[in-house]
Amino acid sequence: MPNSTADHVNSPWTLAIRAAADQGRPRRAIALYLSSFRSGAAHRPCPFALAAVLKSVSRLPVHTVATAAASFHAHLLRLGLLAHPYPHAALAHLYSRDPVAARSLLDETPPARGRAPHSLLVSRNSLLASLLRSGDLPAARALFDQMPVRDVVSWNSMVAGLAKAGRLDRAIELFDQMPERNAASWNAVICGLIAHGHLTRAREMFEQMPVRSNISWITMISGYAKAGDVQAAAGLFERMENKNDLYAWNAMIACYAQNGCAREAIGVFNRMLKPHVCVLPNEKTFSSVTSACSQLGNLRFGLWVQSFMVSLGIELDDHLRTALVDLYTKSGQIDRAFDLFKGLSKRDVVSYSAMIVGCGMNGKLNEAIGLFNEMSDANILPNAVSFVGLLSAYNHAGLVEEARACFTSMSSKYKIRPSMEHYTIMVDLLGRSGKLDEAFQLIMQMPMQPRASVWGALLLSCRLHNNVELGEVIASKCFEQAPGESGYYILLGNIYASANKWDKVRRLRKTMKERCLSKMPGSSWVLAE
DNA sequence: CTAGGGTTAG
Repeated sequence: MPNSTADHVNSPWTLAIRAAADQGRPRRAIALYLSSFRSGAAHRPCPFALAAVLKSVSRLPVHTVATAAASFHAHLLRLGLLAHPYPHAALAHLYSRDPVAARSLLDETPPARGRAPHSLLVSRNSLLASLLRSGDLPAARALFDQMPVRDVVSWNSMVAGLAKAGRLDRAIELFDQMPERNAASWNAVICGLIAHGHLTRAREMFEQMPVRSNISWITMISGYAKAGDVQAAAGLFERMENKNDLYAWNAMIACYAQNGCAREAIGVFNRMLKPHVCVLPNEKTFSSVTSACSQLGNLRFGLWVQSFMVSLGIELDDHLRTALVDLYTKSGQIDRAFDLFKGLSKRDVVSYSAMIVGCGMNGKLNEAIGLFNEMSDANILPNAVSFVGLLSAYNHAGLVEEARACFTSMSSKYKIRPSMEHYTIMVDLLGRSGKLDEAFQLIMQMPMQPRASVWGALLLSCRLHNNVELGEVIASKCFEQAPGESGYYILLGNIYASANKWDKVRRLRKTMKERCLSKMPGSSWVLAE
């Protein structure tokens, strides 16, 4: 091993340590450094190797990071290498979760004689980012103003921080003052504009910027995705020349999956796997794809996706687990869903709601209530989806009183406005238990225009309880809302048939023929006749 | 050679 002071930068130890760090093997990088140090191979350890080691420390499990950071901090001090810009920056990055720690590191590293004013620039940029992440804009601004040297990264961080905090005017003002701009500068403003609902202005800047990076495209695509503008997102995606970017595919697949275009989501997924594209999916891709399978109820494809996932060695993170919980509960495999749910590293309102909805769908009332209470005990507030699950559990069990109480407390206690879905469940439950008038009243009280399916739930109840008069009224509402849907005609026909009103059945069939509606194969129409 | 701008679940 060479141990002359000039060679140690490119010594085999340094190369091995940096290689391990680059390959994402943090424990190996750290172990290699420790053995190089103990063996005395490097009388003066290489600062670049130390920077790589500190970077590796940041990839260790969170609880071990603080202790490791402190001991390497002391180690650097002892070696007289703390003020070296590279290990210093790596250490600053390690401390950047905690702005106080990052600040004290910089305070204890005073500007030494002969050191260039920019030598700790990267560390200061880290502290700046840390302050901005913690939301301390005044402190960030103060640091920015007193920095001896600022580069484009400092400016970008400041602009991004202001923009994300909604200080768009200040962000743009600063953006205009920048001595030099790169794609990230534009992206920072665009991202802020999108976050605060100025999608059109964001698009204008996007079209105006001189050079767009992939991040620019992806930021715009996901902006349109969140606004529900699938067309605009797809248009941009097709315009992208460099589609060799997993983030772009993930953004487009998520866009479709989140906006109810499950088939298109799977189409894009298939496209990214084609040999001429061949971008390997990750756990984020699979979260969206699993959600799409679940929306389609396509369990066969879902299972294929899962085996593909296993063959790629994809780890199940909490998002992916939650998507799988949803898929499995929809296919009635509630036990597998529960196993996945139990394996979550952290339960939140989304995962709880997925499991509660799954229990509701599968008639597991006690489990649904248990999960709801457990969630409350954990101080996680329920949301609209949690109540969809709970209400459908009560619906399944036919418990009218409990459902009514639940429906009421949703708005009074939890301040959640009932959606169409909640109303549909209540109408279905009230109707099935013979409270047809109450169900009708509830629909009339709805603050939104009832969809055909809400009336349809009540029409089904009219069929169950052979109520011709109300059935006719409800059916006309269904025809109004969904003129092309023959199912409601068939349902009304069944109501007439069960009351032996055959002339009305005949007239209805004639109307259907006139309106070019055919009866569905396998309907009970034939039996009724 | 670091630091800043991007993708996931009900």
